Formats: sequence, C-alpha cells, structure tokens
Amino acid sequence: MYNHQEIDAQWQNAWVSQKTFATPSAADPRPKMYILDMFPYPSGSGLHVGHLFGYMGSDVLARTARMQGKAVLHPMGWDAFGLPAENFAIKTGVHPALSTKQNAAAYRTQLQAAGLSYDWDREIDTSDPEYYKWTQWLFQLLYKRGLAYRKEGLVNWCPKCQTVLANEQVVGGQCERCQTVVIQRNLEQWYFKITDYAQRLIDDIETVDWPERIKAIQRNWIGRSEGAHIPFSVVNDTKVLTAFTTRPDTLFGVSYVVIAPEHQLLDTLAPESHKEAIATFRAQIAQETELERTQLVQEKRGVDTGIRVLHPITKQELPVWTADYVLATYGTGVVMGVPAHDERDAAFAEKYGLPSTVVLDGEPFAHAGAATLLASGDFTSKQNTKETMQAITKVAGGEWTITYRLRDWLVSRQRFWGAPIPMRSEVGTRNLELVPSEQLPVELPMDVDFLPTGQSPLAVADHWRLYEDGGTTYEREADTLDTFVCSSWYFLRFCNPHTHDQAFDPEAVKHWMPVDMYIGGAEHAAMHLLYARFITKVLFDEGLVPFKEPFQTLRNQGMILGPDHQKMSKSKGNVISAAETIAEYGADTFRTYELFMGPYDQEKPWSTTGIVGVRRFLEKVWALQEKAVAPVADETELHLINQAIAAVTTEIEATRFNTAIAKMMECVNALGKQFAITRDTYEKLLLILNPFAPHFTEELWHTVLGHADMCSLAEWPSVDERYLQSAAATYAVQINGKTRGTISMATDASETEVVAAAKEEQNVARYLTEGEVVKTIFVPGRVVSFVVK
RNA sequence: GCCAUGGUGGCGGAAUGGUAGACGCAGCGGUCUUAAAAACCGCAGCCUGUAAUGGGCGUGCGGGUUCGACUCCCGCCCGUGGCACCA
Repeated sequence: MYNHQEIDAQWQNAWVSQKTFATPSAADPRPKMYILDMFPYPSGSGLHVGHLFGYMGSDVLARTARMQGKAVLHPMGWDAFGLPAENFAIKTGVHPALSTKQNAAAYRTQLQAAGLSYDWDREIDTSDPEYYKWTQWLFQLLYKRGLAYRKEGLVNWCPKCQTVLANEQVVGGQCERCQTVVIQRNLEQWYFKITDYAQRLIDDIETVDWPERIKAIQRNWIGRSEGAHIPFSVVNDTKVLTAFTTRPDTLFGVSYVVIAPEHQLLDTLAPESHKEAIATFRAQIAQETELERTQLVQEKRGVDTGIRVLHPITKQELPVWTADYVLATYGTGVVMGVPAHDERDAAFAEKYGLPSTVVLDGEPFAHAGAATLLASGDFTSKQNTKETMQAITKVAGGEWTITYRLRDWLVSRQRFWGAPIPMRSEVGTRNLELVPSEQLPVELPMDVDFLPTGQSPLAVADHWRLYEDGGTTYEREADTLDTFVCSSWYFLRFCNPHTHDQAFDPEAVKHWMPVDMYIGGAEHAAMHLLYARFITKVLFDEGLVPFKEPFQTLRNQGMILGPDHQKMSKSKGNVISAAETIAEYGADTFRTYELFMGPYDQEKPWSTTGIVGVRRFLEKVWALQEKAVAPVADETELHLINQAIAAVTTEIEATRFNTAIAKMMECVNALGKQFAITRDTYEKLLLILNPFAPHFTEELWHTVLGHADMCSLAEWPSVDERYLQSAAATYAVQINGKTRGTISMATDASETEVVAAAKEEQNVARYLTEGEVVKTIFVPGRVVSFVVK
C-alpha cells in the first residue's frame, strides 16, 4: 500500500514552489498549445466530483502536451460576478467582494488538491477592477461601433431576481437561474446588436471542430429562414403591410392577413369603429405570461381590426385580423393566413369562419416536399420549386429575404454585483455619452445597500451616481452588465493577464490564440459560446485580433450522476464530495477513476465500488517496481510496452481516456505475469501513466528510478514500431459466415499456408465435407472464410 | 412537429465491415489464514449437451446489402438534450 496523502501533498507543494507548470514565454520556439477550461463561478458550497470531471480531461491533455514538447498555456480563473454572491450577501451581510475572494481561494485549494496543472500566476477574476475596467472598455468599443444601443420594448423580467434577462437566459419560459416564470415588461434597456452577425455566426461554425450537437444548437438558436416579404397595400391608405412567409407558393391561398397585437401600425391603421375591441383584446393577452400564452392557451384568439388590404396579385380585398399566435418580434410581425396549407391558420380560420382555398396538391400541411400549384393564376400546374416561389414573389412586388430567430443580446441588469455600464449623462438630460476612457474603471461602490427593489441598487446610491467632472454634474448609468459580457473575452486576457494599459496584449493573443482545446459543459451551447464568438468577430472587425473564431476545438465533458443515476443535488442526498474522495483514495485514484468511468462526453453514474478497481490498478503498478530488475527485455515485454505506448498516445489525442486507461491495465496485468521486467519498461509505463496519476508516478520516478528532474516535464516515450505487431496471429475460420474454429499462425504466414491450415482445423474439416468450397475469403491477420455449397 | 444524440451481460462500458462483451465493478470457485479481511490464481452473455476445439440464440424492433453487420442502407419503437403558434 502506498501512502497517497503524503505523496499527494509532497508533489503538489513541489509543483507550486518550483512553478513546474509556468507558461513558456511567447518566444519559446516549441509549438504552442492553449488548453482552456470554461472558468467556474466560485460558489460557496464545495466542489463535488462532477465539477472536477471536466478539468481532469483538460489536465490530462495539458500534461501530455507538455511531455510531447508543446509550449502549453493552461490557465484558470474565476467568473466572479453574478447573482449568487449578491444573494449570499443579502442573506448574510457579507459583501460580495469578500465572499467571492474567499470562495475563489477555497476553489484554488481544491483544484490544487486534485493535482491540476494550472499556471496559477495567470489567475484572473472578472470582479477585479483591473479586469472589469476592460469589460467596460469593450462595452464602449461596441458603443462606438454602433453595436450597443438603448431601446424600449418588451423584455423578459424575472420577478424573483428582480432583473431583466436575455432571451438566451429564459429556458422554457423560466429564469435560467431560479426557474421562476418570466414575465414581459415594457422597459428601456441596453442591447448588443448580435443580430448583425447572425449570418457570420452561422457560416463560420463550419470552420471549427466542435461536437455536432453544439453546432446544431447554435444554428437552431440563430434560426435562419429563407422566404419572402410580400406587400399587402392597405385599402384607403398609402401604407403597406408587409408579411414574411417561407411559402410564397401558397400566396393564392391567402384568405386573410394577421398582424401581431403589439405591432406599431395597428394603432395607426385601425378604424375608430374597431379600436375598442382591439384594446380589449390587447388588455386580455397582456395579462398573461409568455408561458401561458404559448403553452397553456393553445387555442388561437383574435379580433377583426377593421383594416382591409388587397391581395398583391388578385387584388381581392382581404380582412386584417390581429391574433395572439403572431409574434411581433419575428419576421415583420405580419403573416398571411393560408388555412388550406398551414395548421395554425386552419385552426384560426375554422374558429372565426374565414374562407379556405386549396392551392397545392398532396398533403395539405406538408412543410417540405414537392407539390403542384392549383388555382394559382399564371402559376397553376407549376411545381412549387424555389424558382416558382421567387417568381411569385416578384410578380407580387415582394422581395426574397432572410429572417433570423436570433434577437439582440440584452446586456443591462438591475443588479449590484456586476460591471457598471460605463455611460453617463448630464444631470437632468438624457444625453447619453461615454464615461471618458481615462476615468475607467467605473468602480463599484463598496457602501451600497444592494437589496433588490426592481431597479438597480446603484440607481439610489446618489453619492456614487452623481459626480462632478469639469464643472458639470453627471449622473452615471446605474445598471450593470450581464456577467456573460465578462466571460465573452476572458480567454484573451489569459494570454497576458498582467498587462495594465490594455484589455489584452495583441502580440500575446496573436501567439496563443485561438484556443486549441476548449472544454466545458454543453449547457453553454446557446449562451456563452455564442456571445464569445460574437465578441471575437467584433474584435476582428476592429482589427484587434487576427482570427474570427476563438475556440478551434471544443469538447464537452459529460455530467457525473449520483450512484442512483440521478443528477447530484443536496436535496437528493446523492452528492459525492471531491475532497472526501481525494482524502480516502488519493488524487491519483480519483483522477484516473473519473476518466475510466466511460466516454468523456457522456453522462455516467458514480460508483462507490468501481473506484476501488482503479486503486487496485495503481497498487499493481506500485508493486511492479519489485520486478523492475531484469537486465534485458524479452520480446513479450517489448511488445507489451510498445503497444501500450502507441495505444495510450492515440487514445489521449482522441479524448478517449477510458480506453487509454484500459490499455494500461491490460499492459500492467500482462507485465505482472512476467518473471521480471526492465527498468526501461517500468520508466515508460510511469511516463504514459503520469498525466492520469501524476503524484504517484512522480514519486516512483524519483525514489525508484532516481531521477532528479520532474516526471511531469519528462519526454513522452516514443514507440518502437518493430514491436507493434505480435509474432503470432489468431485467425477466425468461418464457414458461410459462422466462426467454426480458430487457428494460430505466424504473422508472416502466406495466404496459401493459412488457408491450408484452416482447412485442417478439426471442426472446420467436418463442415467442409458437407459441400463444395465455392469461394475463399482471406483477410490477413484476421479471418479465413469459406463459402460452402 | 423540427434538429441533435443515444439504446450492447447483473452494473459502468469495449469493439478500422472480420472470433461481440476488451478493461473494470459486483458475483462464483480455489490458494493462503484458527477464522475473516486483504492479496493472489481461476470461472463467468443466455439456452442446450455426459463431454468438446460441440450446437442454437444473442448488440431496441422489422426488413435489406454482404462470404460475414453492434458497425452500412431503408422503415419503425423508446430514452435524453435543444428549439417551437418562428409563419
């Protein structure tokens, strides 16, 4: 038995004091490798085994890369702004600045206890004025480029958090953080114009190596739709209502037009006779939450607006309705009603007795698929191809166009613990201007009552909000920035975190970026990753970075479930503490077990019994030192170790850590059956095991092998190709596809020899007498297959 | 509904179209021990057979391609995640 507690502590201390994992300078000639974890929010509760799982994988990659001669940047920091610290402060009275620092220190200790090889000299904290000064700078950059703006409109409001939320932070009609049902409010807020980048965000996703499901979520979220704007001119008015449709081939089936209840033109165009009915209808739906409107109330409701428009081709007069099933925020807020070919229109038309005309053959509500146009004027009997749709659009005086589901990113928050928005206005005016750059950072005041009231705590802190500058009194913007703004550029700061006069050092960024391997949870697919890509593109356009995508390769770690196959949570009592596991089994067993459990990107349950198997494996490696006394290696030993090196190397590269560990187990089991092995083989074994079990191998490296340097920085062993192939091969011998026997042959045996031997195999011979061999298939090293009739 | 992803022993899982179940857990048998634990050695998908180098079945279901399919193709079922009155 080896003493894991002593060994863990000893090597962790050595790595920290000797700065073993310091990042090489940008002048280092070795190829660079930037391996990044999604940095955590340092919460008050301790880390469980699932939190650390993602960091295990990136750590193995970073450690392997170092040993393979790469200059590695592997940093860690804290996404420290955000609601939990503020809520904790409200409950306990401890200032967020203080609790955040304490939590970060506790996290650092725990990450070090797991043996993670971060360069702690590069630690960053987004709530540090040194950092958020540059988050504010970034805001101002977007403002100057016309990409940050204020707008009044309906926004998502979380009644519990007492703040607005971005669309991405509303999940299933609920607040992403506290699961409270989100309501709609009409407020003036700050936005980033991410919609300007919708097409580029779709296009460039093809250039990165990310899991397909993450790419799909992003494409889905951006939601590109090709279609047409079709103008419907208003009767007795010069105005035009423009509808968006993806199906101009159904234009001749339009029997009415629907305008969203919130649409601005509705008030302007509606005749006096109908205004009261419209107002009543609006009041009715305004009372309901988005959730009720979309999920609970499936029945479509609407009223006739009294407005009449002309069909752009037939010039037939059509009624305009307003209805709750049409959204103001998508397309033009106006849709054409085609009851014969749209399920929603069908339901609505049936309820209100609106006419329906069939204009396509085949399935009425087919979303895709070829159909022939019917009763469609000059277009009758044409196929509903894109060409036909574009031709109809042209005749109707419309335009072919593209619409996105993506909305602009709402970045202002009515909370305290975030970066203040660096804008001001002269008191009594609403003339917004940038806070002069030399006055950045706009620091958060420490002496503010931050109880949430629905407006920003900073708004009532007059001693902070109002200030004199050059004889003029200004009032500051009192909202803070969404914490996702802070995390949308931190990977740039890591390249040179101590640069003082700029957000990031362009030379360092040019050297280290883009991130070669980014590891984190899939829950950020539509938020952080989208925002970070957007900000990177803005910085590219500004000429500040020479790349368009920040994360070249992305991998998601799967979730670790409790032993009961349920998501770990305090209330279920199935949380496995990382600290306790490390204390009991040691950091090396913990690390190796987590990565052995299964595929890295899949979720899998923790097994309290399974971990002992990994501990046994490490004990076997420990015990193997007794056998490392052979003067020369035999063929078997050479095959075993070289096959292990080759397999482990490729498996790590492919982030298949579980099979890498299985290969080492096989190798160790087989080496244990040898009478003795060489020190050379033992040394190579320790080297390939080091990324997984760094403390343990470091100890053996020094005490048994007598090295003075660090195993963690030693050179990765190379493979001797001569020993990759075994001397003998086992052939399966098949009759009509069924294996009827096996034969062992020399690897270099010829086809003739193998086939002859196969025919002599006892059981095979029996089957061969049953008929004629009409065909023989030979797969070198694997199979001989006879087709017998 | 659309998009993505998965379905293999008692359990976690492994398998460039080539002996399905590697590796590990749990289990069973043995060695050692007064005994137990630990460690070590062995067995181990299911059914069948006195036996084996035997036979049959077997990777969610139904078809297909192939000498040969967990793997490729077609059609389904179920689980998970994302989006959704998006026109």
